[in-house]
Amino acid sequence: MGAKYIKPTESELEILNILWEKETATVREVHEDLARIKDVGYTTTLKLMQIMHEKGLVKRDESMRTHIYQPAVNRAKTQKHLLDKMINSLFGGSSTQLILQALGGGNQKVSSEELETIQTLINNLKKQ
Amino acid sequence: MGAKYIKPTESELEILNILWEKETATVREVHEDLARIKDVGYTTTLKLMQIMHEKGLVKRDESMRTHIYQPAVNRAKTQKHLLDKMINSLFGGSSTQLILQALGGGNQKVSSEELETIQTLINNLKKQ
DNA sequence: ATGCATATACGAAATGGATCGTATATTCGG
DNA sequence: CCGAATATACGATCCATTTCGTATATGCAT
Repeated sequence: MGAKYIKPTESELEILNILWEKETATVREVHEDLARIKDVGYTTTLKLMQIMHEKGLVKRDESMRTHIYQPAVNRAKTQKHLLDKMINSLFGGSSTQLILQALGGGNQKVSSEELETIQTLINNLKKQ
Repeated sequence: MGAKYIKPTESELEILNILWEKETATVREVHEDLARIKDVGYTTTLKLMQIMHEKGLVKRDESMRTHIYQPAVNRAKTQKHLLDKMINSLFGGSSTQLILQALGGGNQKVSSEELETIQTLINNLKKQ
């Protein structure tokens, strides 16, 4: 059934994040965003995006000289896949353990309003 | 100050999980657990554990012919490191987004009792 | 004692990912 | 029209990780 899931590498994820934000972008645009947080050459970014295209992680419009790229994988689905992977490999399959770690973890990471948001969701889930 | 954090690879994490459960184990014991979920040779497991020893991810007692291994890194701390990494690289730094994804995610993954547990923790956090 | 099972050590190939140099094509200003 | 700027394509290198073959030591049963 489901098309085979392709696991993005770390670098690919950085690029996907940019594309998810921008919806659409050229290699240069992606590269300029990337260069702000990472010291990397243009052709490296290009090569990565070419590989991502081969893998089917991104789509591109080649009708113009400057290709226009787009994510080909859904952000939420990708998050879910990787999250599930982490839950299994690091939290013994218990998403609750992961949530507790993310909530507590020693230092306060979640604001009061966010706690409300989470609580609301939990209440909805309990009603089912 | 803080000792430098060593990021375990995927395979190393699988082994650490086994060691965290067993507290203490020989290479063969680890390998037998591993072989149940993965098709891999004994010497591969051995080599990995030797490398992990070099990196300081595990300790071992070499006083007997059959070495006894132990995790050298804390489970919760390792979880926290990798979780933080994922929050930053995949959820734009928002642990709330990750929690919502883990809670919702389409299918019910968390039981009612677990929801209670989480809710209790949230209530405690809100009181601070 | 001899041989079989089992242990560690070690080297080396295979793989995958990241990086970049260089070649080549296209566009555009002057 | 020409050259600089900018684009893609592609190959090669580098590095970490994974995998396994083989050597060697040790313990044990007969």
